[in-house]
Amino acid sequence: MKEVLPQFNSTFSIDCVVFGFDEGELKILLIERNEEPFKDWSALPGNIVDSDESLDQSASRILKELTGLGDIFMEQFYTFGDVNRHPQGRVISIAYYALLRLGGDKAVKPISSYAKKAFWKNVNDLPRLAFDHQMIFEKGLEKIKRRIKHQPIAFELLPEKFTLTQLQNVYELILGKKLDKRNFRKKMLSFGVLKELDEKQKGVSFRAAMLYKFDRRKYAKLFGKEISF
Amino acid sequence: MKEVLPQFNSTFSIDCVVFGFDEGELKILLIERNEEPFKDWSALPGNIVDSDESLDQSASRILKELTGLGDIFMEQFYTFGDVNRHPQGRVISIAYYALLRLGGDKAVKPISSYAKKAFWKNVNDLPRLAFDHQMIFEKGLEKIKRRIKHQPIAFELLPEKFTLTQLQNVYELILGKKLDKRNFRKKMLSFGVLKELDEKQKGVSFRAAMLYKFDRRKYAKLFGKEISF
DNA sequence: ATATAGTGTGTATTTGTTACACTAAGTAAT
DNA sequence: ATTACTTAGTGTAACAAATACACACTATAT
Repeated sequence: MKEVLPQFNSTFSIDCVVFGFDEGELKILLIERNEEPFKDWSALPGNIVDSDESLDQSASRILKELTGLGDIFMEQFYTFGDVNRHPQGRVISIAYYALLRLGGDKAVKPISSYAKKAFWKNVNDLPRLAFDHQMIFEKGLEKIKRRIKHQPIAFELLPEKFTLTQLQNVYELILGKKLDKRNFRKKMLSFGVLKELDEKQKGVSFRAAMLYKFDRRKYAKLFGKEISF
Repeated sequence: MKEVLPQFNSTFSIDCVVFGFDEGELKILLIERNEEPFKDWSALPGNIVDSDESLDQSASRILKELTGLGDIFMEQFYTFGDVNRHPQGRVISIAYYALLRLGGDKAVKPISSYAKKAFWKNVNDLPRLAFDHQMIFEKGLEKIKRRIKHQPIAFELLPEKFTLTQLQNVYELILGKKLDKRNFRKKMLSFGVLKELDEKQKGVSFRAAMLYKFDRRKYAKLFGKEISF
């Protein structure tokens, strides 16, 4: 404990809305809190920002601690700062969303002291969340809905090789509506950022679909030309 | 001074990118600092968030102190939190942009202690700015560029009654490119959110243009249907 | 009356969006 | 081998939106 200027009596935390695509469902990562306030409640993963890390670094760290994964697509989307959002003092929260490739079965770790466990939950079936985390989640979902219409972030949720149908599913889940298969393919392929591989889906009990890869190089060139659905 | 938890050794401020449209130019509001650090430098208007105000309230207060105006269109757009962005400690900054109607000659007040004066400056001719304010400005400009393409925020920069040419000018300045007059009008009018008045421009030495008003009621109905330029 | 400066209007072309239904390929069961 | 099943993959016509483009009108000043 040390003396500080009175105006320094405040702190800031990061909260993450981590989206994952699993078994045809759009899910987010939640933790069960092991500390007061809101002990035993579900909450978004988050933590206090350390004094020697930037906001982006802090967000990466939190996700790394929770999933063991680095190099994850993350973006800051809003800062929540209502006076009473935290019962123990003035804590504002800088919110990030992240898109995670599941599937390679990167196990989510039960972590550090403040959380008992971490788990995935369908976005349409969330429990009551601690603090103002419901609001943070909603704003995060709204943001990626908007984002996916203009930039191809959907790839971040899929494994490296994917089928067009899988990609379409991701779009449909995020946008919350059905898309026409032919129109979707026509448009998606017309952007020229997908590379068709010489490889087909395996282990399915029906006609196997072609696999595609996202071509980051071509995308980088095309950046600025916006995409819309 | 009182004792606080060690992690509370940090604070947060608001910085505002305040856009104004004046004499055919797009300008932002700057202050000249009267305090260390960066004494005598130009900077974006900003201040420490009080312990009993939300972020939005704080942003409004700062603008009110500076301009005497309330009810200004403002929106939070990003939070800047690099470790060393403030030389005297860990200070993150929540950035807002604001759009201001000039013209009724709402004088900008030289204000409180931390600023010697406030002044407008063309966005294409900015001085060197304190802290990371150049970056904040750039991100703010980028945001309103994106925003204006989808929602009709341009009205916020104009007086209540305006001509279509004035509106087009605002779009051109923000987007940084010329637009076709006929196409602009066609599109703008097709949204149905402009009301033509029975009134013409006065005091010009050429054919006077019709005046229009923005119809907030109709706009509210239409919200969700996005606009694009 | 004339020069000037900005207002206001229409159409054709191209581009993008939507709606819509069948055949092809592979697997599994018999 | 045949059949049933399930998903993959494909084209076109109708419609809507975006773009490119040029001239006559009106108010004022001299």
